[in-house]
Amino acid sequence: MQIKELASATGVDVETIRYYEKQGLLPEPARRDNGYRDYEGAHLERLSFIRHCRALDMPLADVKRLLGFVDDPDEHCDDVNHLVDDQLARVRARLKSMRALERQLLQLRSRCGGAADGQPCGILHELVSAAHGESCACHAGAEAGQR
Amino acid sequence: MQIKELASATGVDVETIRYYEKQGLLPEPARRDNGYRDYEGAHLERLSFIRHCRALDMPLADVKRLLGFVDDPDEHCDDVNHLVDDQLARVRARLKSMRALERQLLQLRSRCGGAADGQPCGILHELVSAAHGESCACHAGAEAGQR
DNA sequence: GGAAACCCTGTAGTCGCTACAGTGTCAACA
DNA sequence: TGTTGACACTGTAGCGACTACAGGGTTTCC
Repeated sequence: MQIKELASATGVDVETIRYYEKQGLLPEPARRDNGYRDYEGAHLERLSFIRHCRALDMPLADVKRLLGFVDDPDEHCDDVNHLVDDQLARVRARLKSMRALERQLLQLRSRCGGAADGQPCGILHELVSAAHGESCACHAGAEAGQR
Repeated sequence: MQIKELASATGVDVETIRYYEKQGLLPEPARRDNGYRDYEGAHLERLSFIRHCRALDMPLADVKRLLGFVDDPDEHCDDVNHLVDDQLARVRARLKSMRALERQLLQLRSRCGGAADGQPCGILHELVSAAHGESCACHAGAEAGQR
């Protein structure tokens, strides 16, 4: 299987496949006489596995560890659970801060009076006020937990 | 005002302040004889403005545009609204995909049977199954919209 | 024989910082 | 006066996970 076929079979970009190989996530395939990579079923499986983990937004380092667990037939339930729990915690933390962000943006958005009354844009006014240290509608009380 | 003072007044890292200057978000301050940067009130305001926008997770390019609107006294309500709306849309899209992610991770997490019955870890099994193209619990139906 | 589509390697760019390395300056204290 | 420590400066490299080239070779099809 050429790299393009693997790419379209998995939905992973050709450049990304080579990148995964360079990062040690995907084993180096055999090469044809012309130097082209020649993939087999195992590569497709492994790449699907990676893609699946990435769809869960796991960092590549974690995916690499998981792959190690897959290769090694020992028991690793605790490790795997821990890894998934960590990921869940990360996702939840980001969810929380994104919800706060949404609220803040909505409040900011509502500040625009349309400038029909000759006043400057309420949104800019709000942001400038905030810069003056005045309390602002969008950040009243709640701080968005940033990354 | 030295850079350290500006940093502690705004809560922005010293290196980040220099970075903003290099990126053209913060105007170059006057220099003392020894070459040290010498900031004034206007810099503090502008930096607070930037920080506020960043707390709303706006990309620096957008912050730069907003600063342009602030400097220019013309009417820009539509542009500003558009910018904020875009940001809101981005945040909402990510919220949606993160919620899906949370669901998927929870389902995956529930697959672990503890391996007490001699079976391999259910989580790994699930991920490997997915790699085989079988339907998986965690991704049944729903695709997480990735960035 | 020529064009299009594929393949290769290697490097640089993305974003928003962050962390150095290597050097200079200043204030306080012994 | 010497020394320590905190601050300042510039410039470059690193992070993560790709993405986009540049500059070349190969294969396939008309």
